[in-house]
Amino acid sequence: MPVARPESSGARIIAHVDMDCFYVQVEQRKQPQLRGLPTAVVQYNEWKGGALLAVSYEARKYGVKRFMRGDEAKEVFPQIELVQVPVSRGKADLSTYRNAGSEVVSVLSRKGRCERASIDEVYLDLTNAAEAMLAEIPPESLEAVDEEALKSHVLGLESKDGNDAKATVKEWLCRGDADHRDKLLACGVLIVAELRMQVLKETEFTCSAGIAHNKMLAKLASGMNKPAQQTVVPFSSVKGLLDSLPVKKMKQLGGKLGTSLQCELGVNTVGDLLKFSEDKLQEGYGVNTGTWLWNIARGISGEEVQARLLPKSHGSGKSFPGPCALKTVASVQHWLNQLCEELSERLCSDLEQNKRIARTLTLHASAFKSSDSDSFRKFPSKSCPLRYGTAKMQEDAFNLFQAGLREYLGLYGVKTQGSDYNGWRVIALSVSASKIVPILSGTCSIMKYFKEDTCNSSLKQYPNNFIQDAEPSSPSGSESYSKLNSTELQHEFAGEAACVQRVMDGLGQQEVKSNTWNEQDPSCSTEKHTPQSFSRGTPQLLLSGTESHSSLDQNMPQREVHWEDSSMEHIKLNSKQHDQKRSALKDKGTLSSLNFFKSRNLSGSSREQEHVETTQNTETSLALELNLEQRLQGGLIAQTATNSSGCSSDQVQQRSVAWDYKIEDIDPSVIDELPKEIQDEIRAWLRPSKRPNIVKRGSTIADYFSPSKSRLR
DNA sequence: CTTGGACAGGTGT
DNA sequence: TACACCTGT
Repeated sequence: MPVARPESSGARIIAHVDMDCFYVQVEQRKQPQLRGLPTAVVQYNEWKGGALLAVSYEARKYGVKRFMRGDEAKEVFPQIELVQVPVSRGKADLSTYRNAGSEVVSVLSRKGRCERASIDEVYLDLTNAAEAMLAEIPPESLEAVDEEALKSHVLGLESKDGNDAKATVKEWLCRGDADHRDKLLACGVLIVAELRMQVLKETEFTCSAGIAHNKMLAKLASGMNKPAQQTVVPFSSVKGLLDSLPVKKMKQLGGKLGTSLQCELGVNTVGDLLKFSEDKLQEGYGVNTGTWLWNIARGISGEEVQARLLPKSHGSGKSFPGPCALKTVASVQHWLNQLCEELSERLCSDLEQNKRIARTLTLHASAFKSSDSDSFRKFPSKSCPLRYGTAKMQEDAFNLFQAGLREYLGLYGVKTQGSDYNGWRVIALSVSASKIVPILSGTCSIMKYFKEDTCNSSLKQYPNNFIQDAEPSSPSGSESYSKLNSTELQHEFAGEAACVQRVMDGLGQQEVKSNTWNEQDPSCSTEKHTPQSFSRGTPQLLLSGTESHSSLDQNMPQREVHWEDSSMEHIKLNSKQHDQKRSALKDKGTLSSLNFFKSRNLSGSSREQEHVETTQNTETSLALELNLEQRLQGGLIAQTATNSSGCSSDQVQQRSVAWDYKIEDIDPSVIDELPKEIQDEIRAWLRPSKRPNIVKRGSTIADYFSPSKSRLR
């Protein structure tokens, strides 16, 4: 439920930037011959041509809509270009879009506080920049205004007869007698126009934007004129806007809450909400939501732009609709392994690029009983402490699944034995990693040590010297049988950490972890599937790790590991591209979005696909390092949590307190495995009286991108 | 918009 | 905290 936040005192300038049909643009950049053509991005195309995820504006003109199937789109407009979402490990892989989103963020975060709201949306708090501009070079002092800014839409501003729209906008932007808030908005308009041009130059993506005094209004405005345009909401036009705005269009009211307003209160537009007192709304919807509703009816929303450039969690999931539903343990385990592989890879990238680790692994699943269409669909989600290393994640995910399964089936009194789930079908699986925290600064030296020592391969291969005992029998076999609930997993984790050698063993296992499985048809084109195609192989339920190494492993697609898209690299990359394009475009003056590509073509420059190969950590070294890191931080954070009696302001203090108490929780054997200089460093941390290196890192990404800090000692 | 899927974020308990 | 549920693209 939404919660009301108090509106801050002074006027803020907030922008919402929304990429235009983002996936399409990413694919068009990759294949420039698609530019300007009616294009859509589909994922999976075996069944009815796949689902459309994004549709170019050219294609929308011909009636192609999101949520159509590929076949449907072809019927509506046969010439449409359909591009498929990349697939790895048999599932959609959105990483190219995530990375492209990071490129955009790296540009947009330059002028103010920046919040990455989704893969293709960003909020900016430009209050300071706007105030600075107003103080130094107020719009009224300008003789020429940026072309892109002149194309802005000003809500509530009618174009005067005989005057073209740009002249009217210019007059509004440069009014000397405007309200102070409108003057700040005018500055916001200029800043956002420039940022959008910068995004275009550096990423080749167009975007639309809304500029207003709060997030809610900015978000509303960004969608009003697309693509490649921006809309500003002057304070004076807020009431007019909301009066006629259907409640369902408002963020947070698109679902059940909005329906309830319509049905229970007869509210059709946001303006209709004005008729209800705050008390009345609180009566119906609770204190928080009631106040929130009362506020938004008046265009009030105090929600701050959070300084966050990175996601708070990572997830990997897949659904198995209709005939694709999973029936066997082996198939569930196979797909969990795939999902964990992807998740593990993304976590490793996050660690290297952003120096963060995730602390919680969560498994979600959905299931139904084939004989009963009305049966439960929800499977309890389960979580446990996250252990780095693909094999460990796979093991833990499977144990979580089994824990959930047991609870789930227990409610039905169903015995869990035999080769399948007694008529139950798994229709969705996902694993996610959350509670992502920055690693301690001192660990950078450890990172550096392992990087220098072991990171000589960009392929994910395990150096022989680290795989000392890759025996096939695994702790996930009979041992895991007894670890069926997350509580036990936690105890195992917190109490008796594995030694370094064991980490290595664990990593070795992932090569033999994959089981015999079936139902692996990634295309889900299973209308033709015969029942026996699902019933080959009958692994024992709850015995996960003991099957012999399946020869199918060799038939699996090669893992594609694209490392070139780190945010950090993009910052370097972008500045390089920026320079190149600056020179390519120099003397052309300000370019509007519409002219941009034309100008580029005229200048003959085409985007070079620049790939930055970065030296990568092997997973082995990461796991070793994280084993240490987690054992250090594990005790630390647990203690911090129990100690935090109300005051959470000074984490540094809390951490040092935590150290005092939890030193004994750190397994000394880990430290002994490390080289002498690292040992010394860690022991220095362990002496709170000296504790020279316990420094809380800043929480913004800028801190991690700072070379002096990320490479320190 | 009912019949998507793969995410991500948030709140309530 | 763990988990259910809601909302968005």
